[in-house]
Amino acid sequence: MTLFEELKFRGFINQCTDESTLDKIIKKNSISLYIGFDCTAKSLHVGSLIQIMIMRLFQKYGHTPIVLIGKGTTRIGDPSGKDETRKMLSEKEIGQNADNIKKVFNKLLTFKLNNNKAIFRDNSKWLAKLNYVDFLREYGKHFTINKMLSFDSVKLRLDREQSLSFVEFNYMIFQAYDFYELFVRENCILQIGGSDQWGNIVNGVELIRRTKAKESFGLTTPLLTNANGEKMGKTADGAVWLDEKLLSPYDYWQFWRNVDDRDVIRFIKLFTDMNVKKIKEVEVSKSIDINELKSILADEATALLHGKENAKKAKDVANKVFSGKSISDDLPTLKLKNNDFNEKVLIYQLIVNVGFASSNSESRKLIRGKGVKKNREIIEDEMTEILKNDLLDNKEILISVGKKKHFRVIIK
RNA sequence: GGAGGGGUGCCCGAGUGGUUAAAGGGGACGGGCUGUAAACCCGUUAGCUAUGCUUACGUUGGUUCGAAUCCAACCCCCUCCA
Repeated sequence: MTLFEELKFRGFINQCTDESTLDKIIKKNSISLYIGFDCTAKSLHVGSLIQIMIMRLFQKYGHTPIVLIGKGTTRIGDPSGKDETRKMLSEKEIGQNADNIKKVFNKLLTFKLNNNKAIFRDNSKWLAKLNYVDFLREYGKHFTINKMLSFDSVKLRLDREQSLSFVEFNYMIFQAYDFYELFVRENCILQIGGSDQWGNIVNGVELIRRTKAKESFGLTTPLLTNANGEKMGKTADGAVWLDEKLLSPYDYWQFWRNVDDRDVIRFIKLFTDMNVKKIKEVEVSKSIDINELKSILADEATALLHGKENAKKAKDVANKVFSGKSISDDLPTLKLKNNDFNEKVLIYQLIVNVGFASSNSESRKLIRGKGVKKNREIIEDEMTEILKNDLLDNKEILISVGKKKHFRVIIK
C-alpha cells in the first residue's frame, strides 16, 4: 500500500493541488512537508490531532515533518473560520503557549536521530525581521486584492458585516510567505492544513511558483466534525485538550469512549495506528460489539498521547466506575478531617469544591433535579450532609454527579 | 467630520413604562429510555447564609410610585456620505 492509498483509506484527504504528481514524487523520494500551528492557546486540542496524525503517517513512510510553530503569525491572528477579531496576545503568552504546544509533538512524532526526524521551525525567525517596504516590493506585488477578497475567510467576514482588521487581512500573505521560506530553507514542497486553510495554502504554492518558478503542493484534511455535523472537540468542561494538565488521561479516554456510533470506524482510521488490514476486518465484521470498538478506540488514542499505562489506568477506572462494583483510587478524591465534622458537611458544597458545579446554586439545582448520588443512592434533600457513618467499608464515600462524574471522599 | 441603524442572559433573538430573573430558539447540564451511543420525551440554565434577599438588558446620571423600555451625556459596532 502506498502512502497516498493509506491516506485516502483513512480519510485524511480533503483536497490536493495536484494529486497525481505529488503521488509520483512521494513514491520515489523522501520529501519535507510542513504544517503550521499557531500559539493562540495553552495547548492544542483534538481539532489539531488530525494534522498531527497525518504528519505521523508521512513520517512512517520516510518523509520529514516540519512542525512550524507560528510565533510570528500568532501575533497577527488568522481570520479563517473565526467570527470575531481575535484578541491580541502578548509575546510572553505566545512564548509560553509555544513551549507547551511543542510537548505534544514529542509524543506523536519522532525527533530522534534517523534520516527523517521531525523538526521544529518558528516563523518569527523570518517574519519578525521583515522590512515593510522591501517586503511589499518583493512579495506584495504577487498578491492582488481582488483575489484576496474572494477567499472564504475574508468573504465570510465581510458578508456577515463583521469587521476584519488590516492586520488579520495580512495573515494569508504571511502564511504564503512561510511556505516560501520553508521551501527555500528546508526544501519543503508540501504544506498540509485543515480544509479552512485551503486558500492560504494555495497562496503559498502560487507565491513559490511566481518567485522561484518551482512546483510545490498543498493538501488539506477534512474539517473534523462528528456525526451531527458539529465541530469536534467539545466536552462538558470545554475543549478536549491534548495536554494532561488541562484534560486528564481519564477524561481523554472518556471523550473517545463516548463518540457517536457512526463516528467510531472513521475515528479509528484517523486516530489510531490500527493497521489497515485489521480495520478492514473490523469494518465488515458484524460480530464485534460497537461498545467494544469504542473501548479500543479510546485505548489506542489515549495510549498514543498519554502512554499505554495511562490508557490502561483510564480504562480500569472506567470499568470499575461504570460496572458499579467498586470505587477506584484514581477518581478525584476529597480529604476531610475529623474536625470538619464539627459543622455540617453539606454535599452540595463538596460538589463545588471538586469542581463539578461552578456555584452553590448550580450544585443545589443538580440535587433538586435528582442528579446527585451518595454511595449510589439518589439524594432527595439538597441540604443532605455527609456523615461519618456513610463510609463504605469504613473507608470512603462515593459521590456521583450525573452518570459520568464521580469523586470519593475519605476521612483522615 | 455628517446622516442613519444598533448594543438584551453562554450564543442567537423577542420585548418600547407595571406579575419581566426577561418570550422563543440553540447550546450546555440533569432525569427518563438505552449501550457510558444516537433519536425522542421531561426538567434546569444569575448569585446567595434561600418560602426570602441581592445583582442584571453597553456605561453613567436623570424623569417616574414604578424603566430593558422615556430623557441626557459618554463608549463601542455597522451602513451610507465627505
